[in-house]
Amino acid sequence: MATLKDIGIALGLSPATVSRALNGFPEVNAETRAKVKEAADRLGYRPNRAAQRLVTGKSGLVGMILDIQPDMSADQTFFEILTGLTAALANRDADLVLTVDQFDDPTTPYTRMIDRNLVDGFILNAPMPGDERIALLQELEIPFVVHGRSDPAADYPYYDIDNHAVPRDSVDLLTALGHRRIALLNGEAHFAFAAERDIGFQDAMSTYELPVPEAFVAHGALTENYGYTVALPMLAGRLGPRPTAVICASTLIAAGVLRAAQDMDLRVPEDISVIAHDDALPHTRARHFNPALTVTRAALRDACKPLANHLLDRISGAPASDLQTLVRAELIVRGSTGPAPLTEKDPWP
Amino acid sequence: MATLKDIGIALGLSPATVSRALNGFPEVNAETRAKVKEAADRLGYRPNRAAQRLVTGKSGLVGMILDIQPDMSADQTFFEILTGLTAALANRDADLVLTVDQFDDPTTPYTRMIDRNLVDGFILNAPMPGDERIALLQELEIPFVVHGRSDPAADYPYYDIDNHAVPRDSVDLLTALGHRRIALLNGEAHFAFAAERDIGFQDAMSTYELPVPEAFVAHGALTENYGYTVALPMLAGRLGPRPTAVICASTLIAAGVLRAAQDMDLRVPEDISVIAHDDALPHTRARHFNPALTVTRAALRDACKPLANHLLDRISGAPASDLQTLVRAELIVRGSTGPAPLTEKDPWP
DNA sequence: AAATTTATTCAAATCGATTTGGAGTTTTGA
DNA sequence: TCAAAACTCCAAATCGATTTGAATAAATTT
Repeated sequence: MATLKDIGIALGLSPATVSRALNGFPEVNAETRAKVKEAADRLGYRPNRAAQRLVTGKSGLVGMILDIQPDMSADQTFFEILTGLTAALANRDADLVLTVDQFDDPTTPYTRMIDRNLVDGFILNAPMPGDERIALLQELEIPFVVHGRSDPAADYPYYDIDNHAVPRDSVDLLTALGHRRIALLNGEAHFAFAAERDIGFQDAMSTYELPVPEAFVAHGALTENYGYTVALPMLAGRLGPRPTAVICASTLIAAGVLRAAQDMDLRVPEDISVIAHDDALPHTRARHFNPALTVTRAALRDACKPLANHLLDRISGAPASDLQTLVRAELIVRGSTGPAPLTEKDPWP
Repeated sequence: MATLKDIGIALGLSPATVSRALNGFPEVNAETRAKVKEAADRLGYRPNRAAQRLVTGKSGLVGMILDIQPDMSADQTFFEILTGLTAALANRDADLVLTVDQFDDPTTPYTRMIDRNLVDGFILNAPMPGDERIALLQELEIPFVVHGRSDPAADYPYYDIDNHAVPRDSVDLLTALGHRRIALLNGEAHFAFAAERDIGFQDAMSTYELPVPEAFVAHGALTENYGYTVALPMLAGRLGPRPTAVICASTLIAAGVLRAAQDMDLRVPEDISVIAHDDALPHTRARHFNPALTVTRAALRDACKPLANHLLDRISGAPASDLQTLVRAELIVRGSTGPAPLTEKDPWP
């Protein structure tokens, strides 16, 4: 494997000049630079990462630690993120080191990887309010970026969608259609995104002075099964008067709700409106549901580039405040939402 | 961060001695070694990976490139492997760099990662006969280990199960129970493991002088849906006389077959026997099927340690012939297999 | 007691890229 | 025309661990 010195010898130049030529420093003659590049190409030069790392103190590696849940509900999303992330990192010549969390304490794998001293920073996902991992990394002053936020007032780099607006936009649409009894099938309560959507939902409903009975807010994994099992008693009216609209945290949950509605002989959207948040995963297309699903849409894939870039910029010293991306999910109205049923047998409240 | 020199200064020793003391070389005084270890501990010494790598020429990183298929059938197995693999690598102080293949040519991501010059070797999975990736790595003399074999006569490090024996053991059991019309719902035909099982199945059947009509061997993804859709016409007798036993390439496929049998009002095992190969994934327990599933069992998790160790040994220079593990799946007879039905309305052939 | 081992330790070279502090040349400006 | 500025380029130091070749001290042998 050719080194900088080899190129220097071949061209009668010092390694310093060769290094500068290849790294685009201004103080090298254009002609020389061209010769150096040609020679590097010809000799098949590849910088030695270890040498670079030794002198720069950076490894070009970022870590990600997976907390694999038995229900494997996150698989689809995981692959989606992984694909985009590795591509975005490769664009900036960085790579991803992956480990699986097999400990009880969520911070253990982080301290272990930090001790092993091989990554420049971390990508965290699925933050929870008061997330211990974030506290740890902040204390150790190790660069990281979060997919999501542990708290709306996050002071670290992140990419997140406006989870407060997600249910609000849905409620706005539904109330405009005359709905007053609206249920929320949210994600698991310990995740920050779900907590934020709970708040957004409550806020929106109180804006319209609509009550939210306890039975109308559920938490669970983002699975079809959860949607089905929770919707069934709800739509059967076993939890009080049945909702005329259901807001789902994912399209899979909505699929479960649609199945439950079908089993109950309820028509969508005539009897019940369904709206979901859509991560735009490649193999669950809300548009192809029957009826086509009304959604708040924010493609998961969009998160990848900002996550990679924010982290790498942070590692290069950019201030956290410049590395915070908040996007608004797009409301897309399709066939699964319609006017509230006219025959209101159960006045509300 | 403390360095070897720091420890040397603190103890009045040279960095060379400190290095030897910590790395267990024999030529250092036991007393000195103890002092060095104590000091290293006290100063929180962590070897600088880049420096180690620069001088040893090894990175301590191994690469894995995922070819993510849209059907996402491999998810469960992927997480299982990932979990065990990262643990086994961590045991030997190595780490995993993961990338997703986003190219048409399967070798492209390998050449790219090789050019980026950061891993010591690769872990390959899902080999195909005449696998291009294997040819590339062999040509470049880059260490690798394969989960599976592209060919029974593989001359590289691997961990595999005896895929020839898998259907043979099943056929042995079924013929002993009197079955003569046996179908095979195999994996996708382009994978080496499926090809090998095809051969094992044909060989076993011809041992018993039993014919194998074309319609009795199917290939597809290891999904419940595939099992169901293929079994349905088979069990309906639409593809000729229906089989009395079905061998499935995975427990998920078997789940589909069981559902198809139920839909056709066929009892298992009275009307039809079902046997599957079982990867022993944590959340699909063959034992808890109804009826409990007869399987050839080889826990996927068992592959992880040998894979990691074979690769790391190969990187350290061990010969490939010492790094080949072949295991035999264990036949576990449960309730889904029984004597062939007595009333043979359709003599065979 | 002198010669030879053996046991410990050290100084210095090494890996390969980056970067600092100059040193020649050439160009520009007065 | 001469000094200052601008260009180019180089030598050498640096990052931190490993490893080679010696050197010193202690133990053993003759």
